[in-house]
Amino acid sequence: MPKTDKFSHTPSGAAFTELLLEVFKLNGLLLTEGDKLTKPFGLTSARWKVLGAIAETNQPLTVPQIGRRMGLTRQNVQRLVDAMADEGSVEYQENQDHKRAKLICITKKGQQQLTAIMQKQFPWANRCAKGVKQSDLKQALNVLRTLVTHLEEN
Amino acid sequence: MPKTDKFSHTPSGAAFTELLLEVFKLNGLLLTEGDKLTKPFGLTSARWKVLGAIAETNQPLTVPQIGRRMGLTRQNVQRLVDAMADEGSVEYQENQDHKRAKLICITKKGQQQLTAIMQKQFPWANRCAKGVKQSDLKQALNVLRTLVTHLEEN
DNA sequence: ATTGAATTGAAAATATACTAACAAACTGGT
DNA sequence: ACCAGTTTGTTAGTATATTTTCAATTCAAT
Repeated sequence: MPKTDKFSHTPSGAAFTELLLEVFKLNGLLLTEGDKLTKPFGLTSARWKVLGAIAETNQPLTVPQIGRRMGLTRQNVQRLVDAMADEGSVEYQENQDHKRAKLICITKKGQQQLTAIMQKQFPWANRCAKGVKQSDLKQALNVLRTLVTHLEEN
Repeated sequence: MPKTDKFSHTPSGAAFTELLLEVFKLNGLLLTEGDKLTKPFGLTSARWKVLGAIAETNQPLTVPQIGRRMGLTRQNVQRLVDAMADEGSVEYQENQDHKRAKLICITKKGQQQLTAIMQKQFPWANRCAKGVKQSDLKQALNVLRTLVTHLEEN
């Protein structure tokens, strides 16, 4: 049982720190790839994430709800949603439960964009995952989820 | 042996895609934590990374070298380094091997900032890593490194 | 030596994302 | 019904990061 040393890294603390640096790098690479993937359809990684969050839930969401699902601030999501509404990918819908917090829906155009992107994302994701064992990917996913949960609680 | 399906996710492709989303979330949380950690010393996550890259190598680096190590563009690193030079955390040093590409050194002030931050980062990292088995952290690290390598090659 | 390719610095435009602050709307307890 | 606390919309300011473009420098091959 490793102690929580205040003056140096425990072995786990060192591994965690190395993991951080790799998360930063991977994040940058994934955003760049996502931008390339979505650009032909007039979207970006960030806007794709908004469509994905709504589509995954299969029902309209408020701006703060989207933010919480993606781990982003509501202010940032609001900016993205406003731009996407201007471009016709999403639209606002009155919310009977809350006068201010309108619901965000995907338009037909947004659905078409999302579908087209998925057609490119499928083979890309399958290619990326190819050299790695599925069980390893799932375990890495579990580790990251645990860390996210811990950090969200703090 | 899973095929590389072009029309849907393979099980590995699906796991990879889930992993992506978690990387995005974790990246955001880590940057926020890093900002809090470094703020008392007049730094940010991004600037801390610059100091870390130079300190880790134990020798002055050029701006593009720092960028390559961190997975950032040289233009972005240049902006950070210029600001940090103004603030006295780093300084430029003539490079005999290249008239334009000056070397970036950590100043005494930068070194003090880095040391002070480490003193806070140690217990924080140890605390974050506590609930996770060291072997799991290392395996997750390996998976992420593999993915980064694949994506860097593309 | 010379030339073509790659690297670097510099500047600008754009996108992403956070914090802070304030008012409007909602929620729950009394 | 009322009040305090929370959530949401909005705006503003700042930091991070990429792409693009052009000129200066370096490198490598001939």
